[in-house]
Amino acid sequence: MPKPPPTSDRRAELLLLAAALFAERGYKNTTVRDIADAAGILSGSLYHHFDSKETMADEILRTFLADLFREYRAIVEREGDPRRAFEQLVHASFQAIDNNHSAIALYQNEAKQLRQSARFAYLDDTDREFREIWLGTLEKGIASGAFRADLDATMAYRFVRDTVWVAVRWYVPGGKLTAEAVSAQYLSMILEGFQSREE
Amino acid sequence: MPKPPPTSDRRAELLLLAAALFAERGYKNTTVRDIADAAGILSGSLYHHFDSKETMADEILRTFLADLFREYRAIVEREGDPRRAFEQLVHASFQAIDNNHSAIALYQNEAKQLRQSARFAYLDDTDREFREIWLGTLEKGIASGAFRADLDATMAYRFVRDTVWVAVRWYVPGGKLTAEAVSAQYLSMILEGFQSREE
Amino acid sequence: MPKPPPTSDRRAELLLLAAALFAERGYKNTTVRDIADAAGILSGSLYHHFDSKETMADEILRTFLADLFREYRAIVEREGDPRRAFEQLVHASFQAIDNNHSAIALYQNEAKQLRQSARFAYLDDTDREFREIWLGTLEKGIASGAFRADLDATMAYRFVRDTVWVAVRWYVPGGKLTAEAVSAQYLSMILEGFQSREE
Amino acid sequence: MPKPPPTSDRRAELLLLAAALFAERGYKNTTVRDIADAAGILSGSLYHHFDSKETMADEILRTFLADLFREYRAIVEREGDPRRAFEQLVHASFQAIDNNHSAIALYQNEAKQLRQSARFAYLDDTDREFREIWLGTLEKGIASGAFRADLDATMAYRFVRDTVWVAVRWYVPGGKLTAEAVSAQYLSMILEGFQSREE
DNA sequence: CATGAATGAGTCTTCATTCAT
DNA sequence: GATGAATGAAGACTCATTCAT
Repeated sequence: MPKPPPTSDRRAELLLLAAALFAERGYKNTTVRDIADAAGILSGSLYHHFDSKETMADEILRTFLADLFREYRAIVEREGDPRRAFEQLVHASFQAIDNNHSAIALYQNEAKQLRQSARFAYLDDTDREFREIWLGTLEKGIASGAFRADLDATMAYRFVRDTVWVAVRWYVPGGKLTAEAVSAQYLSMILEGFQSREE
Repeated sequence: MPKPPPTSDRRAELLLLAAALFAERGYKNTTVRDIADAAGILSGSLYHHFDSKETMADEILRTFLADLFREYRAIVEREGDPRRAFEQLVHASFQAIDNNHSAIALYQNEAKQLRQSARFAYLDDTDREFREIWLGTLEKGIASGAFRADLDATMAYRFVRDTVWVAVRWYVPGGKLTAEAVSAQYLSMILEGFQSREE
Repeated sequence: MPKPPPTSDRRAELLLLAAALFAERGYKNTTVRDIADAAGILSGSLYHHFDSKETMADEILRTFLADLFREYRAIVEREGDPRRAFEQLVHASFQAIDNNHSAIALYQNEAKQLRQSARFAYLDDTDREFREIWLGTLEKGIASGAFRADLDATMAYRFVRDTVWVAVRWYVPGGKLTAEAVSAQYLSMILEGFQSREE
Repeated sequence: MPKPPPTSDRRAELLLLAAALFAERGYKNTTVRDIADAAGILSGSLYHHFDSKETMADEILRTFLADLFREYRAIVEREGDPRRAFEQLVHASFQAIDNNHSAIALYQNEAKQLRQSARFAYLDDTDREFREIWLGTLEKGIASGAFRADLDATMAYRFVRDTVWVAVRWYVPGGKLTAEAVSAQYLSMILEGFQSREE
């Protein structure tokens, strides 16, 4: 009989279950007991690992955001060309949807409510940095001539942000459509538009 | 002393309050007492008008959806040109965000959970018709040459759908930005793309 | 268009409806609104006729009990022969089940609970008189040699009381079995017993 | 310091309390808090053991009915002589009133209402088997000449059924009158009748 | 680490009753 | 007499959390 895995693994395992449930049913609709049931333990036992339901959500979000921003920052630091930076941001985002599906769904669906609690105030910072990265890239692209000069950068930022992240609602990790493919399609639509070029 | 409004107005009034709260705090996070408080009555008194919290959400959604589809259908029936139909659909959608902000927020944020209950099964039909209208218009546009031949219609449909509706999260009815203006900007971005035309 | 009937008739009408519902669903399970619905009015409107739900039950019971005891007293006063008095009491009781079915059901099923409220304290007097009448008749019958000398009068009293009144649970007024017929059968069983006479 | 009883005992303990209250005050009149108070815990804590008030009633009834029918079946299978079978059925019934007083009171008083809910539909089966056992025994007794040939078996069945069970209303377990004694008295009355034998 | 029992605050809902119109 | 809106008290049930074992 193999020994149970060390503590920290168990935590991660539980967080994965929790994230999946939060994503699927919503944070409020997921009870601590749901999570415990999924883990095959009693609800009270969860409190040996986490001191509250909020803590679980917190940890899920922090982990995901740390990962995402590490990537984002690497991209904008490494990539001088705004158009290519943009493409890589989009790509990294869809990759994240693929890898951290539950966490992103949680973020998308619950951030607004969670943010109201002091504990999640850091989500405001997150938004700010998020905005800086994307908006900065778009503005550089406009300045460099890569993007249309008449583009309203703020509006474009919202547009892209929403478009990319909302995909978490329909994208199925491990499904037929790879993150790669979706990313390419999105870029093509966003960059070139729907309209056929009348030459 | 102004006369109190007739009966049915009271219902509508309460639904408006409920919708605003559902939109702001989420369905689950809004208590029946929150709604009653907002209306200045006791929570039990709400049950004089509605037989459950669910009924309120139901009525809010049905009313909004009926309105929206009336418009959508009128557009696709009236407008032969797919490009113009598309523009009008986008326009009507932003107009709806302006007029029915709370209901749309409720729909966007809670439909997934509500749909699980038999009572809201009709949301599946709604989705189907929604898809038919938008996808049909996009496909006609591709066929007519208005839209790029290499456009993946299904993907484009998702793209537009998400893009348009998610705007409910940041659009402020009665704010500086009119629905008209946002609609125009969106169309410009979607149709022409971000990329500057290299002529 | 005929005028609506005068007040007191309306009261009686409402009491009939209430009694039927109390009997069918139980007192606690019948809401004031159920009664109002049955009468085709709103629940608040009932309070023009009765000042409480309790009042309705009270009135139903009092009316029935007054009727019943009027008959009971007449029988024991009129009829000298205990055996014939007994038969007439049984008969009158089944007749009452036929005529006041709802009221008796209410009495049978709810008296125990209602009695706890001071308002229904008179039910204790009722029981006492009830007991005197039946037990008296049985004892006279034993003394006169009409009933078995070794009969435990108290036990016999309980036996008859229960036997007769519980019939309200299955007796259907206006059904195939008349009160007359049931009464005769009961008497035959009670008086002669199940056992075949081994002569 | 005595150890607290094992788990399943706690359930049984709570059911006993609940049954007593249901029997005493009626199902509807007994609040979940009443039960919890009687157990010295908070009302919400009851839900650790039972998932609803209905479940408690259900479990109480099922347990009692299973016990009773086990006995009934044993009697009719074992005892060939209808007269003796009849006596034993009566005896077992009064014994049950002694042992399961609360459950029987609950059954007597609330079955009619509970039966309306699908959850308690099995009570119809119970009634059917109940009827088969008693009616069968009576009919065999009539055929064998043990009971009067002119006895209306169906009516006699109702008569006995009601007579026996209604005793739950006045029989006090542990009182002066033993189940044994009551049973004997009842049998004497039912079998021989009130009437003195005119030899 | 986990169990099982319990807490306590809160949620939706019910319902008898009141009252201005 | 009746309506329609509301009250207020209570009821069943939920759930995050605690804690002795």
